[in-house]
This record gives sequence, C-alpha cells and structure tokens, in this order.
Amino acid sequence: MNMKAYRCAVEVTIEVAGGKWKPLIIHYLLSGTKRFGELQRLIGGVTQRSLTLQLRELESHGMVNRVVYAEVPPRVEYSLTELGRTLAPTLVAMREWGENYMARREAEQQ
Amino acid sequence: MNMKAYRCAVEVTIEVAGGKWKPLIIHYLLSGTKRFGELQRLIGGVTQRSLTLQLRELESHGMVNRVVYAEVPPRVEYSLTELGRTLAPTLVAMREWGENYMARREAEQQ
DNA sequence: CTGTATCCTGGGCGATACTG
DNA sequence: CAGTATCGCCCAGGATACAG
Repeated sequence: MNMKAYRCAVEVTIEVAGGKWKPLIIHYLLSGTKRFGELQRLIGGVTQRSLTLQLRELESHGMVNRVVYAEVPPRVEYSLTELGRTLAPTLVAMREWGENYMARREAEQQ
Repeated sequence: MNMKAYRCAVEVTIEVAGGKWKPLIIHYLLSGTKRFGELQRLIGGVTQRSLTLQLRELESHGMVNRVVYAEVPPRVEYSLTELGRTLAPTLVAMREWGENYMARREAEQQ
C-alpha cells in the first residue's frame, strides 16, 4: 500500500478521502466536532456499519480524531485532525462546483 | 436520477466526477486534448472497457467532447468542455493535497 | 448510543476475445 | 486504433441481529 507507485498525486487524495462517504464525512466535520449518530443523520442513507468502517479508515490515515467518553449512554465524538482540516479548500471547491453544476443543468432544461 | 434529493452538493460532484478513474481522466485532459490510447497509457492500469465506460459517462454529463476522425487507422480525440474545465481548481487542489500528504507521511516515518 | 458480527447481493471492474 | 461483447470474480456496502 505504501509502496504503490502513483502516476499522479490525485490518486492519493482519492484513496485517502475519496469514495462514496468519506468526502461527506469530512465535509460535515469541517463545521465542527460531531457525535456518531449526528453524523449518521446528517449524511443520511449510510448504515452504521459503513459509517464505522469509513471513520476507522479516516482515523488510520490521520484525518480524524476519535474520542470516547466513558459514560452511560456512551458518547463518541469525531473531529478533524489538523491534517484533515487541510482538505477544507478541496471540499468547499467540490461543494461549490456541485451547486454550480446543478444550477447550469436546471437553466438548460427550459 | 434527476429527482434524487441531495443533502449536500458534494454528492453531485462525486457522482459526476468521482470514482476511481474520472478524476484522473479529467486531470489529464486538463493539459490538453488526448487520444484514447494516450489516455490509457497516461492513466495506467485501466482497461479499455473501463476507460470507454467512464468516458461515455463524462460525455453524457457534458464534461467531455468526443471527436471521431474518419480515418484509417481510426483516431478519436477527447477534450474537456467548458463545463469540464471548471473542475480545474478542484482537481489541482486534489493533486496538491496528495503531494502534501505524501510529503508529510514520509517526514513522519523517520 | 455506539458500535460488532453475520450474511448476502449487486454491480463495478478486470480478463479475454473479437471487430470495423 | 478504438472500441464492443461476454464472462465471471470480488468485495463494498446494505440488512439485520446482537452487545457493551
């Protein structure tokens, strides 16, 4: 995995922050620390299993901090690391592009 | 597909320009028009089938122009539409982030 | 509430062969 | 050269049940 030769650094970004859920997770964490259930509600349509797996991957890549509070009921808070926060410009660019794209498509349909 | 309600415009960008190959295709097309085989060599590891499918999808979303020259041997050239070119900042941000990420990871390993 | 543990399915994708 | 046409594998991810 580490020895993989990349032709283009874009691939690295895709591996670390790409896929169906990771960009969304990061995007929502950009606005602050979130609990597990909060994230699940915000994202919508993601199963517990998938959200857990994606969060663990983000954690292992140093993108996300996971803090467990020894309480009942349990509380787990996720937040972006400094490294994770460096993705902000990219994610914002993606959101703005998506908004712009939708606007264009709507304008064309008439 | 069109009626799908998005919680966040980031999802739109992922659908139109996300996945394993599309960002790479767009990224390489940013530096100019490319022939099919050229793209395949640049990207590396993508099969004809997958490249074809991804290019068709990009075309259907208005991201890519496909021009067929009636020659023997055949020549097909792909280029970004104006809309496709609007992804440039995002793609560049992704590449730069990937480079930065690799540099950090290397620095940490010592 | 925040997870694991199983089971299962779709479809993304590669491998391969063939064609205009 | 730039594709189609098939086939088949794999595994991401959903559904569900259970646990600390």
